[in-house]
Amino acid sequence: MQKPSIPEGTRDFGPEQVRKRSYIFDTVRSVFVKFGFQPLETPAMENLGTLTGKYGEEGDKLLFKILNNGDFLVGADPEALASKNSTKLTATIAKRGLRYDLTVPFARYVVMNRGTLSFPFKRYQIQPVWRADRPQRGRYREFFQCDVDVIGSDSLLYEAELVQIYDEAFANMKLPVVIKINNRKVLFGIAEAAGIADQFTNMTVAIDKLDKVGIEGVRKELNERGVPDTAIAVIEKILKTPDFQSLKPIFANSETGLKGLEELERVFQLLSKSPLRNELKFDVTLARGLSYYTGCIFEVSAKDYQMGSIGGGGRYADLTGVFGVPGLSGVGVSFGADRIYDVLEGLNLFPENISESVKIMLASFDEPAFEYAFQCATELRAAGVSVEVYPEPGKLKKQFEYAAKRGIPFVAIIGEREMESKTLTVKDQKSGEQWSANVGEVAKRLA
RNA sequence: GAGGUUGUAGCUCAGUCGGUUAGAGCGUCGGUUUGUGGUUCCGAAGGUCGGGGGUUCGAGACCCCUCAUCCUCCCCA
Repeated sequence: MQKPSIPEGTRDFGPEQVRKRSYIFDTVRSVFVKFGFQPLETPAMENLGTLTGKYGEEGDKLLFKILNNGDFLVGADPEALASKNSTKLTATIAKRGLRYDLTVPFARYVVMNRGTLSFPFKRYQIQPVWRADRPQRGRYREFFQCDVDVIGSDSLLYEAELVQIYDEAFANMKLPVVIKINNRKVLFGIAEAAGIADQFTNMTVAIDKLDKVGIEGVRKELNERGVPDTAIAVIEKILKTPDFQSLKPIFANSETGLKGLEELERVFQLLSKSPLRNELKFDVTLARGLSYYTGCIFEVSAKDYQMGSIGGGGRYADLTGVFGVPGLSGVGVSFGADRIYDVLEGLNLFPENISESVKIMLASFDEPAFEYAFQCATELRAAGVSVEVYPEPGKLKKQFEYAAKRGIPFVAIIGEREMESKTLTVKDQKSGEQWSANVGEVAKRLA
């Protein structure tokens, strides 16, 4: 016999969990719809070429590849096979992979359908993604993302609206969050001001860790990554500036840096007259790993709960360019549904009635009563009541226990008396109150 | 990719220095004499101690390998 198991980093979702997850999906979806976004779904697998090279070196390593069907070794590169060069070999034995996020498949879709879409094209997408990461707290190998993106406009209106979407969705879930915003152009401006434009990526990964390792740690990391001391001094000074306005003089010689500041200013200005319920904060250390971001970038974290970011996103000026259609600027954000789930669970923020599935259960004493119950159930359902019949007549104790365990709020008892009077005896499981009525009235009272 | 943690009943875990027939709580099932559950009482079922190898008169415990798990780093949602 074999002990059943599921792959590392994956989970089953029981009835309760699916219901809670749907609550998150429904909440964000209704906000997306309110802002005019349309639904889209794409396949779980993409051609590997679509995925590789979009997420940076680290991202490529975390792609799940799908082994070719049939005799895959026939097409394998013999040299790579002999020399055990996995990277090279993979390219010849796997031509498909599981999607790593929803943004890149979206860009692929837009390019393939550009003739029929009207721009700006706004879509939302709620689907699982897969990453071959090492699982740990708040990190899974299969997890759901809820993405909203708009492509085909570089208007900063959308940056502002995405902030509002984050704000409203989390407010609706009663989850206090901090929305952090930065701009990749600002980060580039820092690199230019420090005279290390060629070490841009090294710099961003180092300063991204500021809140984790402190200024000392950042200094050390920059040093290890070969950034000269003079440049480190400039970076440190910038990290200490309180707001983005005061970066202006420092960026005097960085056209890109100034452009980034201008963009941030515009977003804040648009939002200035529409109050947010959550905190929006400029954070110069926010970097974001995905290499396709070019403008504003966002990240959301829960205020009262220890968890990595529960959402992130940003502006990508030319993601469709790699698919042969340049000049389509896009911006979007993602909600990490599984982490949001963990946070809501940890803070006990799921609504209470979420586990209620069926309104009433019919219990019966004997075979005639059971058959009568079956008829009553049909009538109740016709009246729009969700109802369940206990599968066999008999002892009430058993039937009541089942109803209690399932969290069914009402139980109707059916025996000779009820059949004679053509009524149901209904018990409110919470209060213990009991009343009798005919089927029509019962349906009315439960509605 | 690197480091560590933990694997004993369906679940959460005890199990002393290596010593007889491996325990508890919760859950499950049955009963408490047949029209009322979430409370009490009684009873029962349920274990290849993750798997394989080794040391020993003797291994759940010690050693090696392996698989799984959770956590940390890297990176990320």
